[in-house]
Amino acid sequence: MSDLLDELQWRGLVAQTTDEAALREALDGGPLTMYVGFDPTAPSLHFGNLVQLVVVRRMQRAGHHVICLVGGSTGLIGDPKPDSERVLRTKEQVADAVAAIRSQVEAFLDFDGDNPARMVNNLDWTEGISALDFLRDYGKYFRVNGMIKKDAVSARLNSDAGISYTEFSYQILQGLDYLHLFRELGCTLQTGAVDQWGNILAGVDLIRQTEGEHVHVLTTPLLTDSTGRKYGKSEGNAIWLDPAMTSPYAFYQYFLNVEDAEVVKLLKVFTDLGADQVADLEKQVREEPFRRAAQRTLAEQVTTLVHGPEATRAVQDASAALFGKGDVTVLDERTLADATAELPGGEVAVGVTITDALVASGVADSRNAARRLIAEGGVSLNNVKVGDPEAVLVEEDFLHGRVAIVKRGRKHLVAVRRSA
RNA sequence: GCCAGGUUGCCCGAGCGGCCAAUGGGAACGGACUGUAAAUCCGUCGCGAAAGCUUCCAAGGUUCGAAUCCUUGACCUGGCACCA
Repeated sequence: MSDLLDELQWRGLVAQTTDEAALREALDGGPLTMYVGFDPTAPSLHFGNLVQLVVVRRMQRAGHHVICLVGGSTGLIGDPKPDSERVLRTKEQVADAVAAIRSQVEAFLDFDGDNPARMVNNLDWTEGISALDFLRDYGKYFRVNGMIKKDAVSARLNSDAGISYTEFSYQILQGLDYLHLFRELGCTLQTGAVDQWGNILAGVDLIRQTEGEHVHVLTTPLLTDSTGRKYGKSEGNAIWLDPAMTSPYAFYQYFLNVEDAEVVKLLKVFTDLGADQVADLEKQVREEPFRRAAQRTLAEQVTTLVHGPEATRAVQDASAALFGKGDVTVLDERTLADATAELPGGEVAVGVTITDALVASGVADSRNAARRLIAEGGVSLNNVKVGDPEAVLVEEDFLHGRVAIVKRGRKHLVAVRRSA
Protein backbone atom coordinates (compact mmCIF):
# COMPACT_ATOMS: atom_id res chain seq x y z
CA MET A 1 0.00 0.00 0.00
CA SER A 2 2.93 2.27 0.71
CA ASP A 3 3.92 2.27 -2.94
CA LEU A 4 0.70 3.82 -4.10
CA LEU A 5 1.77 7.42 -4.09
CA ASP A 6 5.09 6.54 -5.71
CA GLU A 7 3.25 4.62 -8.36
CA LEU A 8 0.88 7.49 -9.05
CA GLN A 9 3.76 9.90 -9.26
CA TRP A 10 5.67 7.69 -11.65
CA ARG A 11 2.61 7.50 -13.84
CA GLY A 12 2.39 11.26 -13.94
CA LEU A 13 -0.94 11.29 -12.17
CA VAL A 14 -0.01 13.67 -9.41
CA ALA A 15 -0.04 17.39 -10.08
CA GLN A 16 -0.37 18.77 -6.62
CA THR A 17 -1.05 17.56 -3.12
CA THR A 18 -1.63 19.15 0.20
CA ASP A 19 1.16 18.23 2.57
CA GLU A 20 2.71 15.32 0.72
CA ALA A 21 4.38 13.79 3.74
CA ALA A 22 1.13 13.75 5.68
CA LEU A 23 -0.70 12.26 2.72
CA ARG A 24 1.91 9.55 2.36
CA GLU A 25 1.60 8.72 5.99
CA ALA A 26 -2.17 8.60 5.79
CA LEU A 27 -2.08 6.32 2.77
CA ASP A 28 0.39 4.04 4.51
CA GLY A 29 -1.57 4.03 7.72
CA GLY A 30 -4.30 1.78 6.42
CA PRO A 31 -7.35 2.13 4.24
CA LEU A 32 -8.65 5.62 4.11
CA THR A 33 -11.81 6.95 2.59
CA MET A 34 -11.54 9.21 -0.43
CA TYR A 35 -13.84 10.79 -2.92
CA VAL A 36 -13.86 12.13 -6.42
CA GLY A 37 -16.61 14.23 -7.90
CA PHE A 38 -18.08 14.46 -11.36
CA ASP A 39 -20.24 17.32 -12.51
CA PRO A 40 -23.13 16.36 -14.72
CA THR A 41 -22.45 19.01 -17.33
CA ALA A 42 -23.02 16.55 -20.15
CA PRO A 43 -24.92 13.30 -20.54
CA SER A 44 -21.67 11.36 -20.56
CA LEU A 45 -18.24 11.42 -19.04
CA HIS A 46 -15.43 12.27 -21.41
CA PHE A 47 -11.77 11.60 -21.89
CA GLY A 48 -10.72 14.04 -19.19
CA ASN A 49 -12.79 12.28 -16.56
CA LEU A 50 -11.07 9.05 -17.46
CA VAL A 51 -7.97 10.24 -15.65
CA GLN A 52 -9.97 10.56 -12.45
CA LEU A 53 -11.49 7.16 -12.92
CA VAL A 54 -8.10 5.59 -13.41
CA VAL A 55 -6.87 7.16 -10.20
CA VAL A 56 -9.72 6.00 -8.01
CA ARG A 57 -9.53 2.60 -9.60
CA ARG A 58 -5.96 2.32 -8.44
CA MET A 59 -6.96 3.63 -5.03
CA GLN A 60 -9.61 1.01 -4.66
CA ARG A 61 -7.28 -1.76 -5.77
CA ALA A 62 -4.82 -0.58 -3.16
CA GLY A 63 -7.49 -1.18 -0.55
CA HIS A 64 -8.81 2.31 0.02
CA HIS A 65 -12.50 3.10 0.20
CA VAL A 66 -13.74 5.01 -2.76
CA ILE A 67 -16.73 7.31 -2.93
CA CYS A 68 -17.89 8.63 -6.27
CA LEU A 69 -19.86 11.78 -6.04
CA VAL A 70 -22.14 12.94 -8.80
CA GLY A 71 -22.89 16.63 -8.65
CA GLY A 72 -26.66 16.72 -8.76
CA SER A 73 -26.68 20.05 -6.95
CA THR A 74 -23.43 21.63 -8.15
CA GLY A 75 -24.50 20.76 -11.68
CA LEU A 76 -27.50 22.98 -11.22
CA ILE A 77 -25.23 25.93 -10.47
CA GLY A 78 -22.21 25.45 -12.70
CA ASP A 79 -18.52 25.78 -11.98
CA PRO A 80 -17.35 29.22 -13.21
CA LYS A 81 -15.46 29.06 -16.46
CA PRO A 82 -12.76 31.73 -16.86
CA ASP A 83 -14.28 33.21 -19.99
CA SER A 84 -18.04 33.25 -19.74
CA GLU A 85 -21.12 32.57 -17.70
CA ARG A 86 -22.77 29.22 -18.17
CA VAL A 87 -26.31 28.81 -19.33
CA LEU A 88 -28.30 27.24 -16.54
CA ARG A 89 -29.28 23.70 -17.29
CA THR A 90 -32.73 22.45 -16.43
CA LYS A 91 -33.28 20.18 -13.49
CA GLU A 92 -34.34 17.45 -15.88
CA GLN A 93 -31.14 17.75 -17.91
CA VAL A 94 -29.06 17.52 -14.79
CA ALA A 95 -31.00 14.61 -13.40
CA ASP A 96 -30.61 12.72 -16.67
CA ALA A 97 -26.90 13.42 -16.73
CA VAL A 98 -26.55 12.28 -13.14
CA ALA A 99 -28.16 8.97 -13.99
CA ALA A 100 -26.02 8.51 -17.07
CA ILE A 101 -22.77 9.32 -15.31
CA ARG A 102 -23.64 7.09 -12.42
CA SER A 103 -23.95 4.09 -14.69
CA GLN A 104 -20.73 4.91 -16.48
CA VAL A 105 -18.72 5.19 -13.30
CA GLU A 106 -20.03 1.86 -12.13
CA ALA A 107 -18.11 0.12 -14.87
CA PHE A 108 -14.77 1.28 -13.52
CA LEU A 109 -15.06 0.42 -9.90
CA ASP A 110 -16.03 -2.57 -7.90
CA PHE A 111 -19.31 -1.98 -6.13
CA ASP A 112 -19.47 -5.46 -4.66
CA GLY A 113 -16.99 -7.56 -2.77
CA ASP A 114 -15.35 -6.72 0.53
CA ASN A 115 -14.32 -3.18 -0.38
CA PRO A 116 -17.22 -1.84 -2.37
CA ALA A 117 -17.14 1.63 -3.81
CA ARG A 118 -19.97 3.92 -2.95
CA MET A 119 -21.98 6.30 -5.09
CA VAL A 120 -23.43 9.50 -3.71
CA ASN A 121 -25.29 12.50 -5.09
CA ASN A 122 -24.72 15.85 -3.43
CA LEU A 123 -28.26 16.88 -4.19
CA ASP A 124 -29.28 14.54 -1.38
CA TRP A 125 -27.75 16.70 1.31
CA THR A 126 -27.92 20.07 -0.38
CA GLU A 127 -31.51 20.17 -1.54
CA GLY A 128 -32.93 20.58 1.91
CA ILE A 129 -30.70 23.41 3.07
CA SER A 130 -32.59 26.68 3.28
CA ALA A 131 -31.06 29.84 1.95
CA LEU A 132 -30.77 31.17 5.47
CA ASP A 133 -29.06 28.09 6.83
CA PHE A 134 -26.76 28.13 3.84
CA LEU A 135 -25.68 31.66 4.58
CA ARG A 136 -25.44 31.19 8.34
CA ASP A 137 -23.95 27.71 8.56
CA TYR A 138 -21.56 27.85 5.63
CA GLY A 139 -21.42 31.31 4.11
CA LYS A 140 -19.99 32.66 7.32
CA TYR A 141 -16.82 30.60 6.83
CA PHE A 142 -16.16 31.96 3.39
CA ARG A 143 -14.44 35.30 3.04
CA VAL A 144 -15.22 37.11 -0.15
CA ASN A 145 -11.67 38.41 -0.05
CA GLY A 146 -10.41 34.92 -0.57
CA MET A 147 -13.13 33.80 -2.90
CA ILE A 148 -12.36 36.45 -5.47
CA LYS A 149 -8.76 35.32 -5.64
CA LYS A 150 -9.69 32.00 -7.19
CA ASP A 151 -8.43 31.92 -10.76
CA ALA A 152 -11.71 31.45 -12.54
CA VAL A 153 -13.46 34.02 -10.40
CA SER A 154 -10.82 36.70 -10.70
CA ALA A 155 -10.58 36.11 -14.43
CA ARG A 156 -14.27 36.72 -14.67
CA LEU A 157 -14.19 39.76 -12.46
CA ASN A 158 -11.59 41.24 -14.77
CA SER A 159 -13.51 40.39 -17.91
CA ASP A 160 -16.43 42.02 -19.63
CA ALA A 161 -18.52 38.98 -18.90
CA GLY A 162 -18.55 39.57 -15.17
CA ILE A 163 -19.82 36.81 -12.94
CA SER A 164 -23.21 36.08 -11.46
CA TYR A 165 -23.77 35.59 -7.77
CA THR A 166 -24.92 32.09 -8.66
CA GLU A 167 -21.60 30.99 -10.05
CA PHE A 168 -19.70 32.95 -7.46
CA SER A 169 -21.33 30.74 -4.84
CA TYR A 170 -20.21 27.56 -6.50
CA GLN A 171 -17.13 27.09 -4.37
CA ILE A 172 -19.17 27.20 -1.18
CA LEU A 173 -21.48 24.57 -2.51
CA GLN A 174 -18.64 22.32 -3.47
CA GLY A 175 -16.80 22.88 -0.22
CA LEU A 176 -19.85 21.70 1.59
CA ASP A 177 -19.60 18.30 -0.07
CA TYR A 178 -16.23 17.53 1.37
CA LEU A 179 -17.43 18.57 4.80
CA HIS A 180 -20.50 16.40 4.53
CA LEU A 181 -18.53 13.35 3.41
CA PHE A 182 -15.96 13.93 6.12
CA ARG A 183 -18.63 14.05 8.79
CA GLU A 184 -20.82 11.25 7.56
CA LEU A 185 -18.35 8.82 6.01
CA GLY A 186 -14.98 9.79 7.43
CA CYS A 187 -13.68 10.90 4.07
CA THR A 188 -10.21 12.43 4.35
CA LEU A 189 -8.94 12.60 0.78
CA GLN A 190 -10.35 14.21 -2.30
CA THR A 191 -8.93 13.76 -5.76
CA GLY A 192 -9.69 15.76 -8.84
CA ALA A 193 -8.18 17.51 -11.80
CA VAL A 194 -5.76 20.27 -10.96
CA ASP A 195 -8.11 22.93 -12.29
CA GLN A 196 -10.36 22.00 -9.37
CA TRP A 197 -7.65 22.80 -6.86
CA GLY A 198 -9.29 25.98 -5.67
CA ASN A 199 -12.72 24.44 -5.29
CA ILE A 200 -11.34 21.45 -3.48
CA LEU A 201 -9.39 23.60 -1.07
CA ALA A 202 -12.61 25.39 -0.23
CA GLY A 203 -13.73 22.12 1.29
CA VAL A 204 -10.43 21.56 3.07
CA ASP A 205 -10.60 25.01 4.63
CA LEU A 206 -14.20 24.51 5.64
CA ILE A 207 -13.36 21.26 7.39
CA ARG A 208 -10.43 22.82 9.18
CA GLN A 209 -12.56 25.69 10.38
CA THR A 210 -15.61 23.71 11.44
CA GLU A 211 -14.03 20.46 12.59
CA GLY A 212 -10.45 21.47 13.25
CA GLU A 213 -9.22 18.58 11.12
CA HIS A 214 -6.67 18.50 8.34
CA VAL A 215 -7.76 16.52 5.32
CA HIS A 216 -5.93 15.74 2.10
CA VAL A 217 -6.11 16.64 -1.55
CA LEU A 218 -4.47 15.05 -4.55
CA THR A 219 -4.94 16.58 -7.94
CA THR A 220 -4.11 15.13 -11.32
CA PRO A 221 -2.52 17.16 -14.10
CA LEU A 222 -4.50 18.24 -17.10
CA LEU A 223 -3.34 16.21 -20.01
CA THR A 224 -2.23 18.41 -22.83
CA ASP A 225 -0.68 17.65 -26.18
CA SER A 226 2.60 19.00 -27.46
CA THR A 227 0.99 22.30 -28.40
CA GLY A 228 -0.36 22.74 -24.91
CA ARG A 229 -3.94 22.04 -25.78
CA LYS A 230 -6.16 19.92 -23.67
CA TYR A 231 -6.59 16.38 -24.79
CA GLY A 232 -9.79 14.70 -25.63
CA LYS A 233 -11.00 16.58 -28.64
CA SER A 234 -11.22 15.11 -32.07
CA GLU A 235 -12.48 17.16 -34.98
CA GLY A 236 -13.58 19.68 -32.44
CA ASN A 237 -15.73 17.10 -30.66
CA ALA A 238 -15.01 15.78 -27.24
CA ILE A 239 -14.11 12.14 -26.83
CA TRP A 240 -16.98 10.71 -24.82
CA LEU A 241 -17.07 7.48 -22.95
CA ASP A 242 -20.62 6.78 -24.02
CA PRO A 243 -20.40 4.56 -27.12
CA ALA A 244 -23.51 6.21 -28.51
CA MET A 245 -21.75 9.58 -28.45
CA THR A 246 -18.26 8.51 -29.52
CA SER A 247 -18.21 5.16 -31.25
CA PRO A 248 -15.68 2.64 -30.00
CA TYR A 249 -14.19 2.82 -33.47
CA ALA A 250 -13.61 6.58 -33.23
CA PHE A 251 -12.41 6.15 -29.69
CA TYR A 252 -9.85 3.55 -30.74
CA GLN A 253 -8.72 5.63 -33.70
CA TYR A 254 -8.21 8.63 -31.50
CA PHE A 255 -5.66 6.85 -29.37
CA LEU A 256 -4.07 5.18 -32.34
CA ASN A 257 -3.38 8.63 -33.76
CA VAL A 258 -1.74 10.04 -30.67
CA GLU A 259 1.48 11.79 -31.51
CA ASP A 260 4.77 10.08 -30.76
CA ALA A 261 5.90 12.69 -28.30
CA GLU A 262 2.90 12.03 -26.08
CA VAL A 263 2.24 8.36 -26.29
CA VAL A 264 4.54 7.31 -23.46
CA LYS A 265 2.92 9.73 -21.11
CA LEU A 266 -0.50 8.38 -21.95
CA LEU A 267 0.62 4.79 -21.59
CA LYS A 268 1.70 5.48 -18.06
CA VAL A 269 -1.51 7.22 -17.21
CA PHE A 270 -4.02 4.86 -18.71
CA THR A 271 -2.52 1.40 -18.79
CA ASP A 272 -1.23 -0.93 -16.15
CA LEU A 273 2.01 -1.53 -17.98
CA GLY A 274 5.04 -1.49 -15.75
CA ALA A 275 8.25 0.45 -16.17
CA ASP A 276 9.94 -2.25 -18.24
CA GLN A 277 7.10 -2.60 -20.67
CA VAL A 278 6.75 1.14 -21.06
CA ALA A 279 10.48 1.52 -21.61
CA ASP A 280 10.33 -1.17 -24.26
CA LEU A 281 7.54 0.60 -26.11
CA GLU A 282 9.32 3.89 -25.75
CA LYS A 283 12.29 2.36 -27.48
CA GLN A 284 10.11 1.12 -30.28
CA VAL A 285 8.66 4.58 -30.80
CA ARG A 286 12.15 5.91 -31.12
CA GLU A 287 13.50 3.23 -33.43
CA GLU A 288 10.52 2.26 -35.54
CA PRO A 289 7.98 5.03 -35.21
CA PHE A 290 6.07 3.96 -38.30
CA ARG A 291 5.00 0.74 -36.62
CA ARG A 292 3.12 2.66 -33.97
CA ALA A 293 3.54 -0.15 -31.50
CA ALA A 294 3.04 2.12 -28.52
CA GLN A 295 -0.05 3.72 -29.99
CA ARG A 296 -1.51 0.34 -30.82
CA THR A 297 -0.98 -0.85 -27.29
CA LEU A 298 -2.42 2.32 -25.87
CA ALA A 299 -5.47 2.24 -28.11
CA GLU A 300 -6.10 -1.41 -27.36
CA GLN A 301 -5.82 -1.05 -23.63
CA VAL A 302 -7.81 2.11 -23.24
CA THR A 303 -10.56 0.91 -25.52
CA THR A 304 -10.71 -2.33 -23.58
CA LEU A 305 -10.89 -0.42 -20.33
CA VAL A 306 -13.80 1.68 -21.50
CA HIS A 307 -15.67 -0.48 -23.96
CA GLY A 308 -14.61 -4.01 -23.07
CA PRO A 309 -12.58 -6.64 -24.89
CA GLU A 310 -15.27 -7.60 -27.35
CA ALA A 311 -15.84 -4.14 -28.74
CA THR A 312 -12.10 -3.66 -28.88
CA ARG A 313 -11.60 -6.78 -30.96
CA ALA A 314 -14.30 -5.63 -33.32
CA VAL A 315 -12.78 -2.22 -33.91
CA GLN A 316 -9.31 -3.68 -34.27
CA ASP A 317 -10.52 -6.07 -36.93
CA ALA A 318 -12.37 -3.28 -38.63
CA SER A 319 -9.32 -1.04 -38.57
CA ALA A 320 -7.09 -3.77 -39.90
CA ALA A 321 -9.50 -4.57 -42.70
CA LEU A 322 -10.00 -0.99 -43.79
CA PHE A 323 -6.47 0.27 -43.49
CA GLY A 324 -4.38 -2.83 -43.77
CA LYS A 325 -4.06 -4.18 -47.27
CA GLY A 326 -5.45 -1.43 -49.38
CA ASP A 327 -7.65 -3.52 -51.60
CA VAL A 328 -11.00 -3.50 -49.93
CA THR A 329 -12.73 -5.22 -52.81
CA VAL A 330 -11.34 -8.57 -51.74
CA LEU A 331 -12.81 -8.44 -48.26
CA ASP A 332 -15.29 -11.14 -47.56
CA GLU A 333 -18.80 -10.12 -46.75
CA ARG A 334 -18.59 -10.86 -43.07
CA THR A 335 -15.42 -8.86 -42.49
CA LEU A 336 -16.75 -6.03 -44.55
CA ALA A 337 -19.94 -5.89 -42.55
CA ASP A 338 -18.05 -5.87 -39.27
CA ALA A 339 -15.55 -3.34 -40.47
CA THR A 340 -18.13 -0.89 -41.69
CA ALA A 341 -20.59 -1.34 -38.87
CA GLU A 342 -18.75 1.18 -36.75
CA LEU A 343 -18.22 3.74 -39.44
CA PRO A 344 -20.36 6.80 -39.83
CA GLY A 345 -22.11 6.98 -43.13
CA GLY A 346 -25.30 7.36 -45.05
CA GLU A 347 -27.55 5.74 -47.57
CA VAL A 348 -27.43 6.39 -51.24
CA ALA A 349 -29.03 4.84 -54.31
CA VAL A 350 -27.23 3.38 -57.30
CA GLY A 351 -26.89 6.03 -59.96
CA VAL A 352 -26.23 9.15 -57.91
CA THR A 353 -23.06 11.10 -58.45
CA ILE A 354 -20.11 10.80 -56.14
CA THR A 355 -20.61 14.45 -55.26
CA ASP A 356 -24.11 13.82 -54.01
CA ALA A 357 -22.98 10.70 -52.20
CA LEU A 358 -20.39 12.73 -50.29
CA VAL A 359 -23.04 15.14 -49.15
CA ALA A 360 -25.54 12.42 -48.30
CA SER A 361 -23.01 10.55 -46.20
CA GLY A 362 -21.87 13.61 -44.33
CA VAL A 363 -18.36 13.69 -45.76
CA ALA A 364 -18.92 17.16 -47.14
CA ASP A 365 -21.24 19.91 -46.00
CA SER A 366 -22.31 20.99 -49.45
CA ARG A 367 -21.94 19.93 -53.05
CA ASN A 368 -19.47 22.74 -53.54
CA ALA A 369 -17.38 21.46 -50.67
CA ALA A 370 -17.60 17.94 -52.10
CA ARG A 371 -16.40 19.12 -55.50
CA ARG A 372 -13.56 20.97 -53.89
CA LEU A 373 -12.47 17.91 -51.99
CA ILE A 374 -12.49 15.88 -55.17
CA ALA A 375 -10.59 18.55 -57.07
CA GLU A 376 -8.00 18.58 -54.31
CA GLY A 377 -7.56 14.86 -54.71
CA GLY A 378 -8.87 14.19 -51.25
CA VAL A 379 -11.51 11.59 -51.96
CA SER A 380 -11.23 7.93 -52.74
CA LEU A 381 -13.87 5.34 -53.38
CA ASN A 382 -12.98 1.84 -52.26
CA ASN A 383 -9.40 3.04 -51.99
CA VAL A 384 -9.26 4.37 -55.56
CA LYS A 385 -8.83 8.08 -55.94
CA VAL A 386 -11.82 9.83 -57.44
CA GLY A 387 -11.12 12.33 -60.21
CA ASP A 388 -14.49 13.18 -61.71
CA PRO A 389 -17.03 14.83 -59.43
CA GLU A 390 -19.83 13.79 -61.78
CA ALA A 391 -18.89 10.13 -61.71
CA VAL A 392 -21.88 7.99 -60.93
CA LEU A 393 -21.97 5.25 -58.34
CA VAL A 394 -22.65 1.99 -60.09
CA GLU A 395 -23.72 -1.40 -58.87
CA GLU A 396 -20.14 -2.68 -58.61
CA ASP A 397 -19.07 0.19 -56.38
CA PHE A 398 -21.16 -1.23 -53.61
CA LEU A 399 -19.11 -4.11 -52.32
CA HIS A 400 -21.17 -7.23 -52.00
CA GLY A 401 -24.01 -5.09 -53.25
CA ARG A 402 -24.18 -3.26 -49.95
CA VAL A 403 -21.63 -0.69 -49.07
CA ALA A 404 -19.07 1.55 -50.67
CA ILE A 405 -16.12 2.73 -48.64
CA VAL A 406 -15.38 6.40 -49.11
CA LYS A 407 -12.24 7.92 -47.74
CA ARG A 408 -11.67 11.60 -47.21
CA GLY A 409 -8.08 12.52 -46.81
CA ARG A 410 -5.92 9.76 -45.51
CA LYS A 411 -7.79 8.62 -42.52
CA HIS A 412 -11.43 9.56 -42.49
CA LEU A 413 -13.54 6.65 -43.56
CA VAL A 414 -17.21 6.61 -44.26
CA ALA A 415 -19.48 3.75 -45.21
CA VAL A 416 -21.94 4.63 -47.95
CA ARG A 417 -24.68 2.08 -47.86
CA ARG A 418 -26.82 1.26 -50.82
CA SER A 419 -30.42 2.17 -50.30
CA ALA A 420 -33.22 0.00 -51.61
C1' G B 1 -35.69 52.90 -14.19
C1' C B 2 -32.06 56.39 -16.63
C1' C B 3 -27.56 57.13 -19.55
C1' A B 4 -23.64 55.20 -22.60
C1' G B 5 -21.45 51.35 -25.53
C1' G B 6 -22.05 46.81 -28.07
C1' U B 7 -24.29 42.45 -31.26
C1' U B 8 -20.31 40.73 -38.36
C1' G B 9 -19.24 33.93 -41.09
C1' C B 10 -16.63 27.96 -36.22
C1' C B 11 -13.81 31.72 -32.75
C1' C B 12 -11.42 36.57 -32.42
C1' G B 13 -11.91 40.72 -35.28
C1' A B 14 -11.68 44.85 -39.64
C1' G B 15 -15.39 47.21 -42.37
C1' C B 16 -15.46 54.24 -46.12
C1' G B 17 -23.63 54.14 -48.11
C1' G B 18 -21.90 51.74 -53.94
C1' C B 19 -15.29 48.77 -55.84
C1' C B 20 -18.46 43.82 -49.73
C1' A B 21 -19.94 37.24 -50.06
C1' A B 22 -17.50 41.07 -46.69
C1' U B 23 -9.71 42.67 -44.88
C1' G B 24 -6.78 40.09 -41.25
C1' G B 25 -5.56 36.32 -37.52
C1' G B 26 -6.73 31.62 -35.34
C1' A B 27 -9.20 27.02 -35.82
C1' A B 28 -10.68 23.48 -39.36
C1' C B 29 -10.24 20.78 -44.03
C1' G B 30 -7.38 18.82 -48.53
C1' G B 31 -2.60 18.04 -51.04
C1' A B 32 2.79 17.29 -50.79
C1' C B 33 2.68 12.37 -47.03
C1' U B 34 3.43 6.22 -46.59
C1' G B 35 -2.12 5.24 -41.18
C1' U B 36 3.57 7.81 -37.62
C1' A B 37 2.95 12.27 -35.01
C1' A B 38 4.90 17.13 -35.37
C1' A B 39 6.86 20.85 -38.36
C1' U B 40 6.86 23.13 -43.15
C1' C B 41 5.00 24.65 -47.90
C1' C B 42 0.75 25.05 -51.23
C1' G B 43 -4.49 25.22 -51.62
C1' U B 44 -9.61 25.55 -49.66
C1' C B 45 -12.86 27.46 -46.14
C1' G B 46 -21.92 30.93 -47.35
C1' C B 47 -25.25 28.18 -51.35
C1' G B 48 -24.96 27.23 -56.65
C1' A B 49 -21.79 23.66 -62.46
C1' A B 50 -22.63 28.60 -63.83
C1' A B 51 -25.59 32.84 -64.42
C1' G B 52 -26.78 34.09 -59.99
C1' C B 53 -28.88 33.65 -54.99
C1' U B 54 -29.28 34.19 -49.59
C1' U B 55 -26.13 36.72 -45.59
C1' C B 56 -23.43 40.86 -41.27
C1' C B 57 -29.05 40.00 -33.84
C1' A B 58 -34.72 40.71 -35.41
C1' A B 59 -38.52 43.59 -37.69
C1' G B 60 -39.60 47.90 -40.16
C1' G B 61 -37.83 52.48 -42.70
C1' U B 62 -34.66 56.19 -45.64
C1' U B 63 -32.02 55.61 -50.42
C1' C B 64 -31.36 54.32 -57.37
C1' G B 65 -28.24 51.42 -53.80
C1' A B 66 -27.40 49.59 -46.68
C1' A B 67 -23.12 45.24 -42.82
C1' U B 68 -22.61 50.57 -43.01
C1' C B 69 -27.91 55.87 -41.92
C1' C B 70 -32.93 56.10 -39.00
C1' U B 71 -36.88 53.70 -35.78
C1' U B 72 -38.51 49.87 -32.65
C1' G B 73 -37.52 45.32 -30.18
C1' A B 74 -34.35 41.34 -28.08
C1' C B 75 -29.88 40.21 -25.83
C1' C B 76 -24.85 41.58 -23.71
C1' U B 77 -21.51 45.11 -21.08
C1' G B 78 -20.49 49.40 -18.17
C1' G B 79 -22.01 53.70 -15.21
C1' C B 80 -25.79 56.09 -12.37
C1' A B 81 -30.29 55.86 -9.67
C1' C B 82 -33.47 52.78 -6.62
C1' C B 83 -32.34 49.51 -2.49
C1' A B 84 -36.07 53.83 4.66
